[in-house]
Amino acid sequence: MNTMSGPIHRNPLHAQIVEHLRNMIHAGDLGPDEKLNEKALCEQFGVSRTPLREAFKVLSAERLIRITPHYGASVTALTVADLEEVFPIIGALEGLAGELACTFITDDEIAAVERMHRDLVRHYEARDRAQYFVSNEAIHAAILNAARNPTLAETLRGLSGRIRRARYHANLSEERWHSAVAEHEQILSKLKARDGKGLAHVLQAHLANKLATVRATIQDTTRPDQSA
Amino acid sequence: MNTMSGPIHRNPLHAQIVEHLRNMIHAGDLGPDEKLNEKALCEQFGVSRTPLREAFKVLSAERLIRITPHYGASVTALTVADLEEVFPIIGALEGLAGELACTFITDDEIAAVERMHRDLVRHYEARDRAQYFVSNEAIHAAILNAARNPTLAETLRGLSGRIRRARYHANLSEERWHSAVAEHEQILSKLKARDGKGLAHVLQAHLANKLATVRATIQDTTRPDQSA
DNA sequence: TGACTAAATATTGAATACAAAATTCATTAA
DNA sequence: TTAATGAATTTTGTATTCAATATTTAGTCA
Repeated sequence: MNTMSGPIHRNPLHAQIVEHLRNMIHAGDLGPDEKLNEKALCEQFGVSRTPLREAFKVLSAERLIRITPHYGASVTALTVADLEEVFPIIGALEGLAGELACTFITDDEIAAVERMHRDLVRHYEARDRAQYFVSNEAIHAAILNAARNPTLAETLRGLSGRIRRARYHANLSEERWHSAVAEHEQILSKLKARDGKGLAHVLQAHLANKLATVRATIQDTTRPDQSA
Repeated sequence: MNTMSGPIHRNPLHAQIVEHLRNMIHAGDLGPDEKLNEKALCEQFGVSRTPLREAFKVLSAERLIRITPHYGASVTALTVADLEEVFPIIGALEGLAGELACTFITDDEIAAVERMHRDLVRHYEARDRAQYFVSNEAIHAAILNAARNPTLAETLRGLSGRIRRARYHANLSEERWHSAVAEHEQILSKLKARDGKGLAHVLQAHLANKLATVRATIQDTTRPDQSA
């Protein structure tokens, strides 16, 4: 059977556990500062401790968990300070991606982004938040792909993964949502013009505005309830 | 004895092995694409396989080694493409650091950078390359520290760690060295003026010029010897 | 002599065992 | 009743063992 060319792909147990735990953290099944008990997780997953501990090392490198020697591992908590640190970095890197994309992007790729953009606007008009964010993600991914810099993509993926737990989508205000769509118009316009500096500037501003939204959301959800 | 406050610091074996292997890779004791034989390394380090394998997972996350399931781990090779990917990212991030530093830096910190800068120039005039690079590193670290963004510092540390193996220091041309010192004059000037945008621009150009040097160096060392 | 196959050997991935450290529980004293 | 202490139990870090996979070696055949 020579229909299979290239290496056989293997998925070692520790890598599967990484995926599984990562998903649990992102889904909120494992919460901030929650202790990860090795014995319990091994029983739950039906594996031995060795690949689980190896998975912990990988997740620790991703900053999703924190390992304290002789004490154990726990899920990291995402603070406002974390977000205020990470967003400007993402902004700078997305700006770089935008700039590089304008150098390398093909006409076909621009056409694809236009289609995604039309989807985005359609979802906005239909008030479909979930699909709006799917389109939003797709546009950013397409720009990043057009940057032709795998290290940049991977770095951004790592940083985004850290803050994915910040639940700000549901609380996007009408005003901010309207502004975001306008920003996307500018993004598309600069991209079509292959204006790298312009696109970088718009993307950075887009991220700064996103941080403002996130900041407001987290303050809303952590404000002491004074009527209790 | 209450002279010791705060938690007792522990250094687990796997973390020691990470450090050791990382140093060996940076020192060139473990070369590009070199296979890491678990048994041999365990005998060499006098440890069991478990912490060594855990250390491999950490180093893999740092991209210093690559783990192929059922085949083993090997040291990653640094290519020109890697450098061309990483340098613009470092440039963007150092630019961000410069911008943030101009927001937060204290007069004392600026004075310290000035002292470092004077050291740098002194080492340049004395043709002392090694000490020049120590001062160079110190200046960049001071700017990064003044940015007050630990995530940024850590991200830059990770990216710099990947390319540390590129040996371009020894081949710095007189012309490029002279330009670098001039760039440092500009860096100091913008920093003293707390001109964030200006500093970001100079730092990015500084990195772009550094990439050009590295690129030229690697082409020199990998060019086929046609007289052989 | 080169190609192929099977057996032997080595290496990697995961499970289990052992030792050290941390936590919990029970007892005692003030 | 509370605090301190010691014992019991649990958890974490590492070593060892087992099983699966990859590589090397040896033998056979054309």
